[in-house]
Amino acid sequence: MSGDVLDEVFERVMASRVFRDRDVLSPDYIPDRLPHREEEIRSLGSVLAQALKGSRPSNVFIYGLTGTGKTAVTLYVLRRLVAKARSIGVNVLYAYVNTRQRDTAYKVLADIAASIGVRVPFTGLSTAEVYARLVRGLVRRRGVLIVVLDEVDWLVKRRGDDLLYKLTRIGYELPRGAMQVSLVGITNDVKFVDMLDARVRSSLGEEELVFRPYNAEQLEDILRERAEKAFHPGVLEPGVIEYCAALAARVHGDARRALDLLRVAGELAEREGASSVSVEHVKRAWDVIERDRVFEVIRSLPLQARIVLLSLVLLRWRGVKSTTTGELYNAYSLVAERIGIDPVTQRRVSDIINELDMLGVINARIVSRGRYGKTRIITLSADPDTVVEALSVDPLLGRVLRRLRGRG
DNA sequence: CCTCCACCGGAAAGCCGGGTCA
DNA sequence: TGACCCGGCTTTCCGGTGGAGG
Repeated sequence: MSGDVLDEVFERVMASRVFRDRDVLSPDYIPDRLPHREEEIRSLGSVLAQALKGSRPSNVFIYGLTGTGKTAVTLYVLRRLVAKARSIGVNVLYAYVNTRQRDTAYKVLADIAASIGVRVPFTGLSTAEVYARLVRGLVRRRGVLIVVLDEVDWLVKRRGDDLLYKLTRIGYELPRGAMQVSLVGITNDVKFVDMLDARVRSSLGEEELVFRPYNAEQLEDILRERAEKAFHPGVLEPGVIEYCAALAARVHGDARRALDLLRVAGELAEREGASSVSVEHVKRAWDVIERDRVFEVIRSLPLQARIVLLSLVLLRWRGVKSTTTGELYNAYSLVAERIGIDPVTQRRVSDIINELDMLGVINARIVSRGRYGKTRIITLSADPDTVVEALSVDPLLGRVLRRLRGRG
């Protein structure tokens, strides 16, 4: 019976000789200690501590590449701050908004409103109305609200800095005694400041913090500390932590990547009933993660972007390993025509190429070839077989790929 | 040193399917 | 119900631009 099969699976997982507490390795887990970020914790803490005295802390701007602990440090400090405030009877709240996921002014404002208990509908209101409701909510409350805008560069790139501007001066719209608002902006784009209006820049950057990437040794410390809680003793074979750290250090010291690697490696080991995690598991984990990422990226791609990507694959099958915007556009037009879909303009494809590049599935770099114009040189950066597989999830594109596989 | 190619990328605006509000 | 608003995707228009070749 299938019940027996499941029982067996359940037993195996429960009796896991690998994980003691897998969640410790999840990206959302905020540990009680953040190794090699003591300095950052102190800096951020000393700025935000103003809130404990009931006054508005300076706005803070935090830079640093992905996986350098920006979000973890911020949430860590805020949770401690809120707890402290509660214990001394001061009202301090925070709103955490990741503007990559919540990438419109409307959603951001709705989230901030929700953090002080003001509910707004998903859609339908004007942004101005949401803002007005937020302001009314703040007027009715006291204390300090700290608004964290994570990956704020996404919002500004797509929507401009209007919202940021409004938020930096929300205080001027509030009467004395209303809840005060501080902003913490987090970005991994170093050139981001250039995109900001001078007024926003100076206001948001009252305080600035830079998070340096971890080096391999520091990553090892982080991994070791987490591994101790996450795994049973002696489960990790020698060299596993070092290997994870080295791989992640190669991509600019990304701790999240390192932790993912370790977690997935553990999962692989567990699933096959192994009693220890080996370097081999880590290697396979790397491939699994990359594969999942490509699938996820392609799954959420609009149709035209998928056709552009498919065209790039087709060119590759013909032996063309790198193309230009113009060539790719021609190939794309033919493909679209052939499957009965109106092609979009080259201007649009140009944006799609940029999007695919940012998502890390292709590589597009602008070059000037003098007499022969300025264009992008485009190559597929993800594994071609994985891309084909992921594109084939769509029946229409799958048919095209099967029909053309292997020939020019 | 200048030209001029093959694009780049900003700005504005339109369309569409989804939603709210009174 | 109709007026209004949203985000996502797209078009139209157009002012740049790095550098090989003249």
